[in-house]
Amino acid sequence: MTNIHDIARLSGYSVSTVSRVINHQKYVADEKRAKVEAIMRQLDYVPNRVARNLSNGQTKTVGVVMPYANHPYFARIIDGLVSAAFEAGYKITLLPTNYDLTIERRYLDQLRSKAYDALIFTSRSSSLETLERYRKYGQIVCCEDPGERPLAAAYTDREASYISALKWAQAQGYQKMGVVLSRNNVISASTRVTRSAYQQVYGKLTSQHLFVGAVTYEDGYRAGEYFANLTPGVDAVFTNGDDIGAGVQTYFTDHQLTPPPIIGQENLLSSRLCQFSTIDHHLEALGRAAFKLATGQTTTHKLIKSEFIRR
Amino acid sequence: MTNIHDIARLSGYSVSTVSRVINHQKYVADEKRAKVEAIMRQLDYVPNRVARNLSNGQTKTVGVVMPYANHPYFARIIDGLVSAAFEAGYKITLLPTNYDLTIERRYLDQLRSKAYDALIFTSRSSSLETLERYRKYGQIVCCEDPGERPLAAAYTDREASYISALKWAQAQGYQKMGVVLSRNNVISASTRVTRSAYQQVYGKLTSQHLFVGAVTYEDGYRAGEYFANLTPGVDAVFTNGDDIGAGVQTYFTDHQLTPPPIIGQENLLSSRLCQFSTIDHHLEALGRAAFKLATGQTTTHKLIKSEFIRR
DNA sequence: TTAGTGTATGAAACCGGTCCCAGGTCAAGC
DNA sequence: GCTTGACCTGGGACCGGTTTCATACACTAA
Repeated sequence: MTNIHDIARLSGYSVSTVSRVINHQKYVADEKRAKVEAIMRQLDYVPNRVARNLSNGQTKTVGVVMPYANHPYFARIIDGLVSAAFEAGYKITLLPTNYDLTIERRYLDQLRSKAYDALIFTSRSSSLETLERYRKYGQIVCCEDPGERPLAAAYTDREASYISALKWAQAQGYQKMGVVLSRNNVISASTRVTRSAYQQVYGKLTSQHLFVGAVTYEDGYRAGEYFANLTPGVDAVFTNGDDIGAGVQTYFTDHQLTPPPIIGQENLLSSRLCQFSTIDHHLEALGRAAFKLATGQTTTHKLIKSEFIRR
Repeated sequence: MTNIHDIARLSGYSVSTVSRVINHQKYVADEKRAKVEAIMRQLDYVPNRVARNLSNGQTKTVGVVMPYANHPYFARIIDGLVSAAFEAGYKITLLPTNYDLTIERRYLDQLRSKAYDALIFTSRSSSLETLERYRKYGQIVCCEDPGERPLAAAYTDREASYISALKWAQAQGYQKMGVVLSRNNVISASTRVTRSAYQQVYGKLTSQHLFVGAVTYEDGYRAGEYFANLTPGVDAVFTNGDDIGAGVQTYFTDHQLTPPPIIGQENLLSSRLCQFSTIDHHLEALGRAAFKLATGQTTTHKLIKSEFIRR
């Protein structure tokens, strides 16, 4: 592999001069610049990215921590992230965790080892305290409201949108609202917020009205089965995602039952095809905002407005 | 930032010894090993990834070139890619191109500059010859049949599955098959193969029966409008994706027309909800295979069987 | 006793860049 | 004539690791 020293030797100039040519800096005589450029072309030379990164102390790379990539929720965030990163000349590296704390920790240590300039947690299992502790090794952005904690964050106003959706349903006359969640976990922002919003509109969420463990359409189908066989039943279902809502609805129609009105999330194709209401969290915008926070130095919060779409 | 020299100085041993401890190599006395480890812990030291990458001459990173991330086709491939990379201790960097040749070339030059160990083209605008030319800078994998060209490749047997789907439709009595494509482009493998399969089953594909430029559900809806207003019309539609097929179907039902049978691709939720046939290309498997080829040195081909799902 | 082998260690070259600093030329301004 | 500042150039430290090689010691087999 040819390196900058080869170019220097062959051109007869110093490494410094070659470096100046590479970086289009001032103070290089025109004829030397031309000669160096000619030799670089001739030898098919390209400066080594890794060496530059080492010298510059940055990688122009942002790591994105997520449980898995094949879920529309994360896919949409990633989409926004990748676009914003591209425009800024940064690269996005995908870091799957499958909600494993040990793996999350590994990524935090990679931040420590300067493998990334920043880390974005689209979801997390670690505590916010842990993230803060690693803050000194690089920027860290989370995708939820960190409250008083001093972490950069991009998040949606879930609670407001949940409340308005639930209030709307209540006003329509639906008094027995079932709820579908992915994880029943204190650390999951979505779970916390759903519970809180439900509490404020419908009162305490009983375990009867709750189905936990839904991530996919199939899970939603099982949730549909659960609610269809529940007595007393529910008259509407609030789900943690459109695909899951579609599963709920399909269970009912598959069994010649009238499906309850469903409220989904993310405004995916499935809620359009199944014609139920949904909450669009504008996740691309969330991703873009998260990236901007990752490359800025500040500890700022960025709130993305969610939108309740009635159908 | 504390580095390996600090550890060496503070422990009283040499950099080599510290390096041996870091890398769990033999030939370090137990007490020295213990002392070095203690000091590393005490100083909160982690070796710098970039420096190691420079020294080792590899990054354990694979770049994935794709037009955009927010499309189910690429999302599914990426999913397989990320899983396989994770298991192998590699990282995946997403490289969006929006089909721009200049941007593709930029990524190829980044391969040249050792930013990645390998590059996977899930789709491409550059010619295969161009990819081959860059082959000497690192492994390059494409996701289509490269024919006689000596490139590593993971791809699905599109043609066989298209033919069997079309023959099935023909046997069902559908003689006027409409086709929806994304790009009418020689370089697009999917376009070439669709045309070829159509030719073999239905004969020449006339421009009447073809709608080009569909990527999203909305595009599919417009394709539906096109076919609904076509005289003489079509009696079935072969689409380049389930979401697009769902768009076609929805246009018909929205306008109180009986939708033609539709053949989709990818086996997404939309084809299940709309109950039409589809071809599952097992894209996760494709992604996994592509990753394995990227880290292997060989120029091999891996064929993933596509599956026609009748509904 | 001696040659041979396994273990342990550090000096220094190397990976491939960036950049600070010292030193030199030359023309303009006083 | 002298100072000043803009322009140009190269040496070498530095980023933070890995690895080769020379050396030394302990122990065993001939």
